[in-house]
Amino acid sequence: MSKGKQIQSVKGMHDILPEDQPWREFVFKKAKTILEGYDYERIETPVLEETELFERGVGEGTDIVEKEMFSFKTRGGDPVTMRPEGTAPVARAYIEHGMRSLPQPVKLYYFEPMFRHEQPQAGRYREFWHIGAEQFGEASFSADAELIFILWKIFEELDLKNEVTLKINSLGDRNCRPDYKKALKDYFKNKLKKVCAPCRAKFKKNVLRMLDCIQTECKEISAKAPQIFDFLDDDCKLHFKNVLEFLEEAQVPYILNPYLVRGLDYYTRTVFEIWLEENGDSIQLAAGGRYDYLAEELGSQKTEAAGWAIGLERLIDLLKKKGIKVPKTRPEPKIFLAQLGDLAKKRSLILFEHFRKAGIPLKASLTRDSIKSQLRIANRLGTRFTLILGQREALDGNIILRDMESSVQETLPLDGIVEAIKKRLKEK
RNA sequence: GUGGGCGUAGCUCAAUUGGUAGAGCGCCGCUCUGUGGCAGCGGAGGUUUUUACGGGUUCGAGCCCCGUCGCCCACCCCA
Repeated sequence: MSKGKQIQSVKGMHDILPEDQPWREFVFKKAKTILEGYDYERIETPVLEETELFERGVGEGTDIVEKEMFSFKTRGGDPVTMRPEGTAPVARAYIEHGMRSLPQPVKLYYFEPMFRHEQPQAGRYREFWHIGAEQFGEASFSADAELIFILWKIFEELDLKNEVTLKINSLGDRNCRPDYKKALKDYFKNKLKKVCAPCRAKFKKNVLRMLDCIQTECKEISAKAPQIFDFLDDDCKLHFKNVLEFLEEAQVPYILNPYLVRGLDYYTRTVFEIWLEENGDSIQLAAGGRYDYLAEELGSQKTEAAGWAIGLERLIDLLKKKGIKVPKTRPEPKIFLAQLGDLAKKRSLILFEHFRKAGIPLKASLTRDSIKSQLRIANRLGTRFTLILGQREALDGNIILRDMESSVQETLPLDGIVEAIKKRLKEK
Protein backbone atom coordinates (compact mmCIF):
# COMPACT_ATOMS: atom_id res chain seq x y z
CA MET A 1 0.00 0.00 0.00
CA SER A 2 2.60 2.52 1.01
CA LYS A 3 5.25 0.65 -0.88
CA GLY A 4 6.98 2.27 -3.76
CA LYS A 5 6.61 5.75 -5.05
CA GLN A 6 3.44 7.74 -5.17
CA ILE A 7 1.60 7.81 -8.45
CA GLN A 8 1.67 11.23 -10.06
CA SER A 9 0.97 12.78 -13.41
CA VAL A 10 3.24 11.77 -16.26
CA LYS A 11 6.36 13.87 -16.70
CA GLY A 12 5.69 17.13 -18.47
CA MET A 13 1.91 16.67 -18.34
CA HIS A 14 -0.25 18.65 -15.97
CA ASP A 15 -3.70 18.66 -14.47
CA ILE A 16 -5.76 21.64 -15.51
CA LEU A 17 -7.40 22.63 -12.24
CA PRO A 18 -10.59 24.63 -11.61
CA GLU A 19 -8.48 27.69 -10.81
CA ASP A 20 -6.89 27.47 -14.29
CA GLN A 21 -10.20 27.43 -16.13
CA PRO A 22 -11.05 31.15 -16.13
CA TRP A 23 -7.86 31.97 -18.02
CA ARG A 24 -8.36 29.25 -20.57
CA GLU A 25 -11.99 30.13 -21.14
CA PHE A 26 -11.14 33.80 -21.43
CA VAL A 27 -8.61 33.13 -24.17
CA PHE A 28 -10.76 30.54 -25.92
CA LYS A 29 -13.71 32.88 -26.01
CA LYS A 30 -11.69 35.76 -27.40
CA ALA A 31 -10.11 33.60 -30.09
CA LYS A 32 -13.39 31.91 -30.94
CA THR A 33 -15.23 35.20 -31.32
CA ILE A 34 -12.62 36.62 -33.63
CA LEU A 35 -12.13 33.46 -35.67
CA GLU A 36 -15.84 32.88 -36.12
CA GLY A 37 -16.16 36.52 -37.01
CA TYR A 38 -13.97 35.73 -39.99
CA ASP A 39 -16.00 32.65 -40.82
CA TYR A 40 -13.65 30.02 -39.44
CA GLU A 41 -15.35 26.88 -38.20
CA ARG A 42 -14.22 24.64 -35.39
CA ILE A 43 -12.80 21.22 -36.11
CA GLU A 44 -11.57 18.52 -33.75
CA THR A 45 -9.33 15.72 -34.87
CA PRO A 46 -8.32 12.56 -32.98
CA VAL A 47 -5.36 12.61 -30.62
CA LEU A 48 -3.96 9.59 -32.44
CA GLU A 49 -2.97 9.60 -36.08
CA GLU A 50 -1.11 7.17 -38.26
CA THR A 51 2.55 7.82 -37.67
CA GLU A 52 3.10 8.23 -41.38
CA LEU A 53 0.96 11.37 -41.43
CA PHE A 54 3.63 13.25 -39.52
CA GLU A 55 6.57 11.56 -41.19
CA ARG A 56 5.25 12.72 -44.54
CA GLY A 57 3.60 15.93 -43.43
CA VAL A 58 5.97 17.43 -40.91
CA GLY A 59 9.03 15.87 -42.51
CA GLU A 60 11.36 13.03 -41.58
CA GLY A 61 14.37 15.23 -41.07
CA THR A 62 12.71 17.41 -38.44
CA ASP A 63 13.40 17.22 -34.72
CA ILE A 64 9.73 16.71 -34.03
CA VAL A 65 9.53 13.55 -36.09
CA GLU A 66 13.02 12.33 -35.33
CA LYS A 67 12.99 12.48 -31.56
CA GLU A 68 9.93 14.08 -30.07
CA MET A 69 6.92 12.00 -30.98
CA PHE A 70 4.86 9.84 -28.66
CA SER A 71 4.62 6.89 -31.02
CA PHE A 72 3.57 3.32 -30.40
CA LYS A 73 1.83 0.40 -31.99
CA THR A 74 -1.80 -0.42 -31.40
CA ARG A 75 -2.72 -3.93 -30.29
CA GLY A 76 -3.38 -4.64 -33.91
CA GLY A 77 0.15 -3.58 -34.77
CA ASP A 78 -0.59 -0.25 -36.47
CA PRO A 79 2.00 2.46 -35.86
CA VAL A 80 0.26 5.51 -34.39
CA THR A 81 1.40 8.81 -32.92
CA MET A 82 -0.14 11.30 -30.51
CA ARG A 83 -0.31 14.46 -32.62
CA PRO A 84 2.68 16.74 -32.08
CA GLU A 85 1.08 19.56 -34.08
CA GLY A 86 -2.26 20.41 -35.59
CA THR A 87 -1.73 21.29 -39.22
CA ALA A 88 -1.09 17.86 -40.67
CA PRO A 89 -4.14 16.29 -38.96
CA VAL A 90 -6.43 19.09 -40.11
CA ALA A 91 -5.04 18.81 -43.64
CA ARG A 92 -5.67 15.08 -43.46
CA ALA A 93 -9.27 15.73 -42.39
CA TYR A 94 -9.73 18.22 -45.22
CA ILE A 95 -8.61 15.62 -47.73
CA GLU A 96 -10.38 12.68 -46.14
CA HIS A 97 -13.75 14.45 -46.05
CA GLY A 98 -13.49 15.79 -49.57
CA MET A 99 -13.65 19.38 -48.41
CA ARG A 100 -12.19 20.45 -51.74
CA SER A 101 -15.69 20.06 -53.13
CA LEU A 102 -16.92 22.76 -50.75
CA PRO A 103 -16.74 26.38 -51.81
CA GLN A 104 -13.10 27.38 -51.34
CA PRO A 105 -11.42 28.54 -49.23
CA VAL A 106 -12.29 26.28 -46.31
CA LYS A 107 -11.46 27.95 -43.00
CA LEU A 108 -11.00 25.89 -39.89
CA TYR A 109 -9.81 26.44 -36.32
CA TYR A 110 -9.07 24.22 -33.36
CA PHE A 111 -8.27 24.15 -29.65
CA GLU A 112 -6.42 20.95 -28.99
CA PRO A 113 -3.70 19.39 -26.88
CA MET A 114 -0.43 18.51 -28.59
CA PHE A 115 2.18 16.01 -27.44
CA ARG A 116 5.92 16.24 -27.75
CA HIS A 117 8.48 14.17 -25.90
CA GLU A 118 10.84 16.99 -24.97
CA GLN A 119 12.67 17.95 -21.82
CA PRO A 120 10.16 20.09 -19.91
CA GLN A 121 11.11 23.59 -18.79
CA ALA A 122 9.55 27.01 -18.48
CA GLY A 123 6.73 27.29 -21.02
CA ARG A 124 7.50 23.92 -22.49
CA TYR A 125 5.50 20.84 -21.67
CA ARG A 126 4.99 17.39 -23.09
CA GLU A 127 1.27 18.00 -23.29
CA PHE A 128 0.39 21.54 -24.29
CA TRP A 129 -2.48 23.25 -26.08
CA HIS A 130 -2.62 24.94 -29.40
CA ILE A 131 -5.13 27.42 -30.65
CA GLY A 132 -4.80 26.96 -34.38
CA ALA A 133 -6.30 28.27 -37.60
CA GLU A 134 -5.95 26.88 -41.12
CA GLN A 135 -7.22 28.00 -44.47
CA PHE A 136 -7.33 25.66 -47.47
CA GLY A 137 -7.82 26.29 -51.15
CA GLU A 138 -6.70 29.88 -51.36
CA ALA A 139 -3.52 30.53 -53.31
CA SER A 140 -3.77 34.29 -53.13
CA PHE A 141 -1.84 36.42 -50.66
CA SER A 142 -5.19 37.27 -49.11
CA ALA A 143 -5.15 34.04 -47.13
CA ASP A 144 -1.76 34.79 -45.58
CA ALA A 145 -2.80 38.35 -44.96
CA GLU A 146 -6.10 37.48 -43.34
CA LEU A 147 -4.52 34.85 -41.11
CA ILE A 148 -1.79 37.15 -39.89
CA PHE A 149 -4.32 39.91 -39.37
CA ILE A 150 -6.56 37.65 -37.27
CA LEU A 151 -3.60 36.42 -35.28
CA TRP A 152 -2.60 39.98 -34.55
CA LYS A 153 -6.17 40.88 -33.61
CA ILE A 154 -6.19 38.14 -31.02
CA PHE A 155 -3.08 39.57 -29.38
CA GLU A 156 -4.50 43.04 -29.71
CA GLU A 157 -7.79 42.15 -28.06
CA LEU A 158 -5.95 40.39 -25.26
CA ASP A 159 -4.16 43.68 -24.74
CA LEU A 160 -0.83 42.12 -25.58
CA LYS A 161 0.07 43.80 -28.84
CA ASN A 162 2.56 46.09 -27.17
CA GLU A 163 4.31 43.15 -25.56
CA VAL A 164 5.03 41.13 -28.67
CA THR A 165 6.64 41.42 -32.07
CA LEU A 166 5.62 39.89 -35.35
CA LYS A 167 8.45 38.58 -37.48
CA ILE A 168 7.95 37.63 -41.07
CA ASN A 169 9.85 36.18 -44.00
CA SER A 170 9.35 34.33 -47.25
CA LEU A 171 10.91 30.97 -47.96
CA GLY A 172 10.12 30.87 -51.64
CA ASP A 173 8.70 27.81 -53.30
CA ARG A 174 9.77 24.74 -55.27
CA ASN A 175 10.74 26.92 -58.13
CA CYS A 176 13.12 29.30 -56.41
CA ARG A 177 14.03 27.83 -53.05
CA PRO A 178 16.40 25.23 -54.51
CA ASP A 179 18.45 28.04 -56.07
CA TYR A 180 18.69 29.75 -52.73
CA LYS A 181 19.63 26.55 -50.95
CA LYS A 182 22.33 25.96 -53.49
CA ALA A 183 23.66 29.46 -53.01
CA LEU A 184 23.69 28.93 -49.25
CA LYS A 185 25.56 25.67 -49.61
CA ASP A 186 28.14 27.32 -51.80
CA TYR A 187 28.52 30.08 -49.27
CA PHE A 188 28.87 27.86 -46.20
CA LYS A 189 30.90 25.13 -47.88
CA ASN A 190 34.32 26.48 -47.04
CA LYS A 191 33.27 27.94 -43.68
CA LEU A 192 32.20 24.70 -42.02
CA LYS A 193 35.24 24.59 -39.77
CA LYS A 194 34.19 27.85 -38.18
CA VAL A 195 30.56 27.00 -37.38
CA CYS A 196 29.27 24.95 -34.46
CA ALA A 197 28.84 21.20 -34.66
CA PRO A 198 25.03 21.23 -34.88
CA CYS A 199 25.34 23.66 -37.78
CA ARG A 200 27.60 21.26 -39.62
CA ALA A 201 24.85 18.67 -39.30
CA LYS A 202 22.30 21.18 -40.54
CA PHE A 203 24.48 21.86 -43.56
CA LYS A 204 23.77 18.35 -44.75
CA LYS A 205 20.19 18.01 -43.56
CA ASN A 206 18.71 21.45 -44.09
CA VAL A 207 20.96 24.41 -44.85
CA LEU A 208 18.20 26.88 -44.16
CA ARG A 209 18.31 26.00 -40.49
CA MET A 210 21.87 27.27 -40.28
CA LEU A 211 20.46 30.76 -40.58
CA ASP A 212 18.62 30.78 -37.27
CA CYS A 213 21.54 29.49 -35.20
CA ILE A 214 22.18 31.80 -32.26
CA GLN A 215 25.87 30.98 -31.71
CA THR A 216 27.79 34.22 -32.19
CA GLU A 217 30.33 32.74 -34.59
CA CYS A 218 27.60 31.22 -36.72
CA LYS A 219 25.59 34.41 -36.54
CA GLU A 220 28.50 36.44 -37.84
CA ILE A 221 29.00 34.10 -40.72
CA SER A 222 25.34 33.88 -41.71
CA ALA A 223 25.04 37.66 -41.51
CA LYS A 224 26.96 37.81 -44.74
CA ALA A 225 25.19 34.88 -46.32
CA PRO A 226 23.09 35.35 -49.45
CA GLN A 227 19.59 36.56 -48.69
CA ILE A 228 16.42 34.84 -49.77
CA PHE A 229 14.92 38.04 -51.15
CA ASP A 230 17.48 38.03 -53.95
CA PHE A 231 16.43 34.56 -55.00
CA LEU A 232 12.63 34.71 -54.90
CA ASP A 233 11.10 34.29 -58.33
CA ASP A 234 8.63 36.86 -59.61
CA ASP A 235 5.52 35.09 -58.32
CA CYS A 236 6.93 34.60 -54.85
CA LYS A 237 8.22 38.13 -54.76
CA LEU A 238 4.87 39.59 -55.75
CA HIS A 239 3.04 37.36 -53.30
CA PHE A 240 5.28 38.46 -50.45
CA LYS A 241 5.10 42.09 -51.47
CA ASN A 242 1.32 41.94 -51.41
CA VAL A 243 1.30 40.41 -47.94
CA LEU A 244 3.59 43.11 -46.60
CA GLU A 245 1.60 45.86 -48.24
CA PHE A 246 -1.56 44.56 -46.72
CA LEU A 247 0.03 44.53 -43.25
CA GLU A 248 1.07 48.11 -43.71
CA GLU A 249 -2.40 49.03 -44.90
CA ALA A 250 -3.92 47.27 -41.89
CA GLN A 251 -1.37 48.84 -39.55
CA VAL A 252 -0.01 45.57 -38.32
CA PRO A 253 3.58 46.22 -37.27
CA TYR A 254 6.04 43.61 -38.47
CA ILE A 255 9.74 43.01 -38.60
CA LEU A 256 11.23 41.58 -41.75
CA ASN A 257 13.62 38.83 -40.75
CA PRO A 258 15.50 37.08 -43.56
CA TYR A 259 16.82 34.50 -41.07
CA LEU A 260 13.38 33.34 -40.08
CA VAL A 261 13.10 29.75 -41.23
CA ARG A 262 10.84 27.19 -39.63
CA GLY A 263 11.45 23.80 -38.10
CA LEU A 264 8.76 22.13 -40.11
CA ASP A 265 9.33 21.08 -43.69
CA TYR A 266 5.94 21.93 -45.12
CA TYR A 267 6.23 25.68 -45.22
CA THR A 268 6.45 27.65 -48.49
CA ARG A 269 6.51 31.36 -49.16
CA THR A 270 5.21 33.30 -46.16
CA VAL A 271 6.35 32.32 -42.68
CA PHE A 272 5.82 34.33 -39.51
CA GLU A 273 6.24 34.12 -35.77
CA ILE A 274 5.15 36.09 -32.75
CA TRP A 275 7.71 36.56 -30.01
CA LEU A 276 7.80 37.94 -26.53
CA GLU A 277 11.16 39.50 -25.84
CA GLU A 278 12.23 40.65 -22.41
CA ASN A 279 15.61 41.16 -20.77
CA GLY A 280 17.50 39.07 -23.28
CA ASP A 281 15.07 36.17 -23.10
CA SER A 282 12.68 35.47 -25.87
CA ILE A 283 9.71 33.17 -26.00
CA GLN A 284 7.84 32.14 -29.08
CA LEU A 285 4.11 32.54 -28.60
CA ALA A 286 2.80 31.73 -32.03
CA ALA A 287 3.98 30.71 -35.47
CA GLY A 288 2.66 29.84 -38.86
CA GLY A 289 2.94 30.18 -42.58
CA ARG A 290 1.88 29.01 -45.98
CA TYR A 291 2.17 25.35 -46.90
CA ASP A 292 1.16 24.84 -50.49
CA TYR A 293 2.62 21.34 -50.91
CA LEU A 294 1.37 19.63 -47.78
CA ALA A 295 -1.74 18.18 -49.37
CA GLU A 296 0.40 16.72 -52.14
CA GLU A 297 2.81 15.23 -49.64
CA LEU A 298 -0.20 13.53 -48.12
CA GLY A 299 -1.13 12.04 -51.47
CA SER A 300 -3.87 14.41 -52.54
CA GLN A 301 -4.09 17.03 -55.25
CA LYS A 302 -2.22 20.25 -54.79
CA THR A 303 -4.14 22.45 -52.36
CA GLU A 304 -2.73 25.82 -51.43
CA ALA A 305 -3.09 26.50 -47.75
CA ALA A 306 -1.83 28.53 -44.81
CA GLY A 307 -2.26 28.56 -41.06
CA TRP A 308 -0.86 29.29 -37.62
CA ALA A 309 -0.89 28.08 -34.05
CA ILE A 310 -0.67 29.83 -30.69
CA GLY A 311 0.82 28.16 -27.61
CA LEU A 312 -1.98 28.48 -25.07
CA GLU A 313 0.07 27.99 -21.90
CA ARG A 314 2.67 30.53 -22.96
CA LEU A 315 -0.04 33.01 -23.80
CA ILE A 316 -1.69 32.54 -20.41
CA ASP A 317 1.66 32.88 -18.64
CA LEU A 318 2.04 36.24 -20.31
CA LEU A 319 -1.48 37.34 -19.37
CA LYS A 320 -0.79 36.44 -15.76
CA LYS A 321 2.55 38.19 -15.78
CA LYS A 322 0.89 41.31 -17.13
CA GLY A 323 -1.60 41.13 -14.29
CA ILE A 324 -4.56 41.01 -16.62
CA LYS A 325 -7.73 40.09 -14.77
CA VAL A 326 -10.06 37.55 -16.27
CA PRO A 327 -13.73 37.06 -15.50
CA LYS A 328 -14.97 34.17 -13.42
CA THR A 329 -15.88 31.09 -15.40
CA ARG A 330 -19.32 30.83 -13.80
CA PRO A 331 -21.47 33.02 -11.58
CA GLU A 332 -20.45 32.73 -7.95
CA PRO A 333 -23.42 31.40 -5.96
CA LYS A 334 -24.79 34.00 -3.59
CA ILE A 335 -27.06 31.70 -1.64
CA PHE A 336 -26.15 28.95 0.77
CA LEU A 337 -28.76 26.40 1.70
CA ALA A 338 -28.48 25.02 5.23
CA GLN A 339 -30.66 22.20 6.40
CA LEU A 340 -31.50 20.59 9.70
CA GLY A 341 -33.24 17.28 10.17
CA ASP A 342 -34.30 14.49 7.86
CA LEU A 343 -37.42 16.07 6.44
CA ALA A 344 -35.58 19.31 5.77
CA LYS A 345 -32.74 17.49 4.11
CA LYS A 346 -35.07 15.71 1.74
CA ARG A 347 -36.89 18.93 0.97
CA SER A 348 -33.58 20.69 0.35
CA LEU A 349 -32.76 18.39 -2.51
CA ILE A 350 -35.98 19.39 -4.23
CA LEU A 351 -35.41 23.06 -3.45
CA PHE A 352 -31.99 22.79 -5.01
CA GLU A 353 -33.60 21.69 -8.25
CA HIS A 354 -36.13 24.56 -8.18
CA PHE A 355 -33.34 27.07 -7.84
CA ARG A 356 -31.26 25.40 -10.50
CA LYS A 357 -34.13 25.62 -12.97
CA ALA A 358 -34.59 29.27 -12.11
CA GLY A 359 -30.95 29.85 -12.97
CA ILE A 360 -29.88 30.60 -9.40
CA PRO A 361 -26.96 28.43 -8.37
CA LEU A 362 -26.86 27.35 -4.72
CA LYS A 363 -24.13 26.19 -2.47
CA ALA A 364 -24.85 23.68 0.22
CA SER A 365 -23.30 21.10 2.43
CA LEU A 366 -25.90 18.41 2.68
CA THR A 367 -23.56 15.96 4.34
CA ARG A 368 -23.11 18.20 7.34
CA ASP A 369 -25.74 18.00 10.06
CA SER A 370 -25.02 20.76 12.51
CA ILE A 371 -26.31 24.19 11.64
CA LYS A 372 -23.17 25.67 13.08
CA SER A 373 -20.80 23.92 10.74
CA GLN A 374 -23.03 24.71 7.79
CA LEU A 375 -23.05 28.38 8.63
CA ARG A 376 -19.32 28.36 9.05
CA ILE A 377 -18.97 26.96 5.56
CA ALA A 378 -21.39 29.56 4.23
CA ASN A 379 -19.28 32.20 5.85
CA ARG A 380 -16.09 30.91 4.36
CA LEU A 381 -17.62 30.67 0.93
CA GLY A 382 -18.74 34.25 1.29
CA THR A 383 -22.33 33.78 0.18
CA ARG A 384 -24.56 36.80 0.64
CA PHE A 385 -27.58 34.96 2.02
CA THR A 386 -28.19 31.70 3.77
CA LEU A 387 -31.47 29.86 3.55
CA ILE A 388 -32.09 27.82 6.65
CA LEU A 389 -34.55 25.00 6.44
CA GLY A 390 -35.02 23.37 9.83
CA GLN A 391 -37.34 20.66 11.07
CA ARG A 392 -39.77 23.29 12.40
CA GLU A 393 -39.80 25.28 9.19
CA ALA A 394 -40.19 22.17 7.09
CA LEU A 395 -43.25 21.21 9.09
CA ASP A 396 -44.75 24.71 8.92
CA GLY A 397 -43.97 25.17 5.26
CA ASN A 398 -41.57 28.01 5.96
CA ILE A 399 -37.91 28.79 5.46
CA ILE A 400 -35.55 31.27 7.11
CA LEU A 401 -33.62 33.78 5.05
CA ARG A 402 -30.52 35.06 6.79
CA ASP A 403 -28.59 38.06 5.54
CA MET A 404 -24.99 37.12 6.24
CA GLU A 405 -23.77 40.68 6.53
CA SER A 406 -26.36 42.10 8.87
CA SER A 407 -27.29 38.79 10.52
CA VAL A 408 -30.92 39.79 10.12
CA GLN A 409 -33.28 36.85 9.67
CA GLU A 410 -36.81 36.60 8.44
CA THR A 411 -39.14 33.69 8.03
CA LEU A 412 -40.69 33.33 4.61
CA PRO A 413 -43.18 30.87 3.19
CA LEU A 414 -41.46 28.02 1.44
CA ASP A 415 -43.95 28.41 -1.40
CA GLY A 416 -42.65 30.96 -3.86
CA ILE A 417 -39.27 31.23 -2.15
CA VAL A 418 -37.50 31.05 -5.49
CA GLU A 419 -39.34 34.12 -6.72
CA ALA A 420 -38.77 35.94 -3.46
CA ILE A 421 -35.04 35.32 -3.66
CA LYS A 422 -34.94 36.34 -7.27
CA LYS A 423 -36.42 39.69 -6.30
CA ARG A 424 -34.07 40.03 -3.38
CA LEU A 425 -31.02 39.42 -5.53
CA LYS A 426 -32.14 42.02 -8.00
CA GLU A 427 -32.48 44.64 -5.28
CA LYS A 428 -28.96 44.14 -4.02
C1' G B 1 19.87 13.76 -25.33
C1' U B 2 23.37 17.21 -22.08
C1' G B 3 24.39 20.42 -17.68
C1' G B 4 22.98 22.79 -12.87
C1' G B 5 19.61 23.30 -8.53
C1' C B 6 15.93 20.78 -5.75
C1' G B 7 12.50 16.74 -3.47
C1' U B 8 10.21 16.91 4.71
C1' A B 9 2.04 17.09 6.34
C1' G B 10 -3.10 19.36 1.43
C1' C B 11 -0.02 24.37 1.10
C1' U B 12 4.40 27.51 2.76
C1' C B 13 8.53 26.05 5.24
C1' A B 14 11.67 24.58 10.07
C1' A B 15 14.83 20.56 12.21
C1' U B 16 22.72 22.97 15.46
C1' U B 17 28.62 18.97 14.09
C1' G B 18 24.53 12.58 11.84
C1' G B 19 21.25 11.97 18.03
C1' U B 20 13.21 11.61 19.92
C1' A B 21 10.38 14.87 12.75
C1' G B 22 8.16 20.49 14.06
C1' A B 23 5.44 25.28 13.11
C1' G B 24 2.07 28.42 10.53
C1' C B 25 -2.00 28.23 7.18
C1' G B 26 -5.90 25.00 5.89
C1' C B 27 -9.19 20.89 7.63
C1' C B 28 -12.37 18.62 11.74
C1' G B 29 -14.37 19.17 16.69
C1' C B 30 -15.42 21.50 21.61
C1' U B 31 -16.34 25.99 24.60
C1' C B 32 -21.76 27.77 22.08
C1' U B 33 -28.53 21.58 23.13
C1' G B 34 -31.29 25.16 15.99
C1' U B 35 -27.14 30.02 14.00
C1' G B 36 -21.07 32.00 10.82
C1' G B 37 -17.03 35.69 11.35
C1' C B 38 -13.37 36.74 16.78
C1' A B 39 -10.97 34.09 20.64
C1' G B 40 -9.36 29.83 23.62
C1' C B 41 -8.68 24.62 23.78
C1' G B 42 -8.31 19.96 21.47
C1' G B 43 -8.00 16.45 17.16
C1' A B 44 -6.82 14.34 12.50
C1' G B 45 -2.92 14.60 8.95
C1' G B 46 4.44 12.56 7.55
C1' U B 47 0.53 4.58 7.63
C1' U B 48 5.16 2.61 14.55
C1' U B 49 8.53 -0.10 7.27
C1' U B 50 7.22 8.43 8.01
C1' U B 51 11.47 12.81 5.09
C1' A B 52 10.20 11.16 -3.65
C1' C B 53 11.62 5.73 -4.35
C1' G B 54 15.36 1.70 -3.66
C1' G B 55 19.95 0.38 -1.66
C1' G B 56 24.62 1.46 1.27
C1' U B 57 27.83 3.50 5.45
C1' U B 58 26.87 4.03 10.90
C1' C B 59 25.34 2.16 17.62
C1' G B 60 22.19 5.80 15.22
C1' A B 61 20.59 8.89 8.62
C1' G B 62 15.74 14.03 6.75
C1' C B 63 21.10 15.22 6.92
C1' C B 64 26.75 11.30 4.37
C1' C B 65 27.42 7.77 -0.29
C1' C B 66 25.30 5.17 -4.83
C1' G B 67 21.25 4.36 -8.13
C1' U B 68 16.27 5.44 -9.97
C1' C B 69 12.12 8.71 -10.60
C1' G B 70 10.06 13.48 -10.49
C1' C B 71 10.06 18.99 -10.23
C1' C B 72 12.48 23.66 -11.55
C1' C B 73 16.14 26.16 -14.66
C1' A B 74 19.26 26.27 -18.97
C1' C B 75 21.21 24.15 -23.75
C1' C B 76 19.08 21.83 -28.13
C1' C B 77 14.57 22.57 -30.34
C1' C B 78 9.88 24.48 -30.40
C1' A B 79 4.08 26.86 -29.39
